[in-house]
Amino acid sequence: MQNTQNRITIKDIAKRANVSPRSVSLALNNEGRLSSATRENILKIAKEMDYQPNILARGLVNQKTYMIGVVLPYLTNSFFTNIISDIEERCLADGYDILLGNSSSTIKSEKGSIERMVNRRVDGIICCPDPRYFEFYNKLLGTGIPLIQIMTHIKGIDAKSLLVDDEEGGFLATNHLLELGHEKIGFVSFHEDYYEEIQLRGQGFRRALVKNGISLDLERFEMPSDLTIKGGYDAAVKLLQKNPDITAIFSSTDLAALGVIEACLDVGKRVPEDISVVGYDDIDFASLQIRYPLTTIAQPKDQIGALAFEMLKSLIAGNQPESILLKPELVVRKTTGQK
Amino acid sequence: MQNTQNRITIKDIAKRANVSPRSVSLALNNEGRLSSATRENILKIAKEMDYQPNILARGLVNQKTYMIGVVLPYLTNSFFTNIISDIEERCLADGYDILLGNSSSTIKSEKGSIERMVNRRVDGIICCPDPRYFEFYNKLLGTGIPLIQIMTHIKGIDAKSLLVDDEEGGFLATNHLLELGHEKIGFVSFHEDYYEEIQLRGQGFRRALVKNGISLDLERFEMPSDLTIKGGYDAAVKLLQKNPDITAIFSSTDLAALGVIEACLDVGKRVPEDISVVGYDDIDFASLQIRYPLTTIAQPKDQIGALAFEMLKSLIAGNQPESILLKPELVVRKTTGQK
DNA sequence: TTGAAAGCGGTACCAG
DNA sequence: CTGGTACCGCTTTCAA
Repeated sequence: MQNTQNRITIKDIAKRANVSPRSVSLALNNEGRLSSATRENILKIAKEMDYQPNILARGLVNQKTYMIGVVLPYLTNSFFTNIISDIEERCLADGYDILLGNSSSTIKSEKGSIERMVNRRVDGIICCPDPRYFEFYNKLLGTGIPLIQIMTHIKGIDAKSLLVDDEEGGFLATNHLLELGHEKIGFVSFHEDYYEEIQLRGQGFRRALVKNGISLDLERFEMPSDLTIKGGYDAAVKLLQKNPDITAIFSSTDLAALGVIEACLDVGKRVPEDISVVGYDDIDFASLQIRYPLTTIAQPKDQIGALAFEMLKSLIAGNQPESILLKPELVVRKTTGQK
Repeated sequence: MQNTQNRITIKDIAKRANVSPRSVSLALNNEGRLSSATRENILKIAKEMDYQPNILARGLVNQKTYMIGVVLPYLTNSFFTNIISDIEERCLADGYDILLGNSSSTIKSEKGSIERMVNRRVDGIICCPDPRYFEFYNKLLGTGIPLIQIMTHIKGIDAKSLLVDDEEGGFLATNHLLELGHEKIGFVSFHEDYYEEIQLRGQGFRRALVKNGISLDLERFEMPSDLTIKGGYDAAVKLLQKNPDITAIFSSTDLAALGVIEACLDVGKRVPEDISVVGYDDIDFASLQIRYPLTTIAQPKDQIGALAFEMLKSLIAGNQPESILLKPELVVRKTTGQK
């Protein structure tokens, strides 16, 4: 490693090896036709001088940066960091690096993050777009930058997506409860409607009910919430007030499910003996709960990162990867039981 | 936003504005002496053409990339992602971006991550170095790259550090237990000795005992573990077997504390009525535990990210920031109680 | 097989 | 106050 201010360049090597910079470049990249003698000599000298290529300069001429932008919300949410971690692993194997963007930062928005990445000439972007930014993304895609949307997607936009079947997840969760004999099932939904994915969880819930011939007054059994812990708590309290005969609650997120359980316990119900609770996402602490490891719908998080990167790589290479819809899975732990 | 393959450069603007590229550069960077007429004209045209600067090219000539490398272990650990998130926020405000590196990736090591960042010419690095890599970091620092070590540090190396006083943390935790009347206190330590920080937690533990005139047979009350949940569980089981009269356990990490609590519950002890448990770190799910929100030592995580970035920025600017030692704090929740 | 030179998109120096 | 031009470090086209 040479001094930061005074780095070895291919010119230095060229001088030492008595060849042109071009030959050095060829040797280093193992390209072109060079006599193996000169090639080996160059390589030896490069090694001796501890040459480190300047990726910037290379990127400038190649119009490639070997960086990809990853813009996900809630960087502090273990679910997304799991994904980033997986993307990173795949990246490294291919010589890519990750430029990080947090779409829920307080300073700059998702749009700001993406614009910065574009200015940095990242080779592609993996993001979890806010469905309300249709115009922005539409324009962005017009520039031709490879982009994969994961977990959420914007309808009608020209970008491939990697999604998980949330309708199926909602169905699985509800079906599990029905199989345990529950019929009066509360549902904690999201109070906004722009995230189609979250809405789909509710559709799955309803489909399971219909399929099993259960008819619930959804006005009473569905409770909107902001899906935070506190939101889940409040929603559960209201549900239980309205319907004291509820024996199970399906929450649209694990976070809210935590609040649901607390609320149940606080009003003197035992979980799962008196009331069963199912979450959604399978974030870390769902399984790490000490006495209440959460039954939940698991996102296939081990696949998401790797697949997203593969799709992006394929896009970058000029191919047209297909959109993918992954299947979620029911993970039965300790918060659900026979009615 | 123009097409990816066909971007607007300052030359294009120069042509349209009938000025030299240099003037465009000056106008765009709000520098130098330009007649405000030309400046405004240039700016107007740039806006019309939706000019986006090529940060790569700028970096090449300025020898600055406005990127910093952040290399932390356990990207999936909420504690570190909190820090990254904070660093990112500060970065954005200053026009920096983050190049991500995970030192516990399975493919490339901490060293590999750092080398990549150096090749990318990041302006500086924030990392949590593995103390066993003295040689590597020593050499790295010889190149003059600005580097701040956080949370852990390598002794005798020429790099400023941002640490938290782990000895004090260990003391606080133990003192809390002593004040509650506990005297037979188990301690779950780390089974390796290269992390000085973790060792210091033990020193704080011992200092608190000494200060309060308690003498424990440390051979019996200290139990090494790998500090995972399972490790904590096993350690607690052994501690309780050896010392059935234990009424409190201090665990070197929250993760292990989770295992400790599970073990206690499994052998029929109530927490905190029969046995008090203190963790260390205050990771997310310490507070998110449903019936056992963990009493723990909180790292001042809100400060770490921002301070680390400030230190690095100062280093990059050529100053010599002082190393900082932050104070941890005791957070009393529900897993500790009067003896 | 190899060298010279141009150029990627900016910035900075030096004239004018 | 402004324009020409060299240059950052690398790749690539074109000749030799």
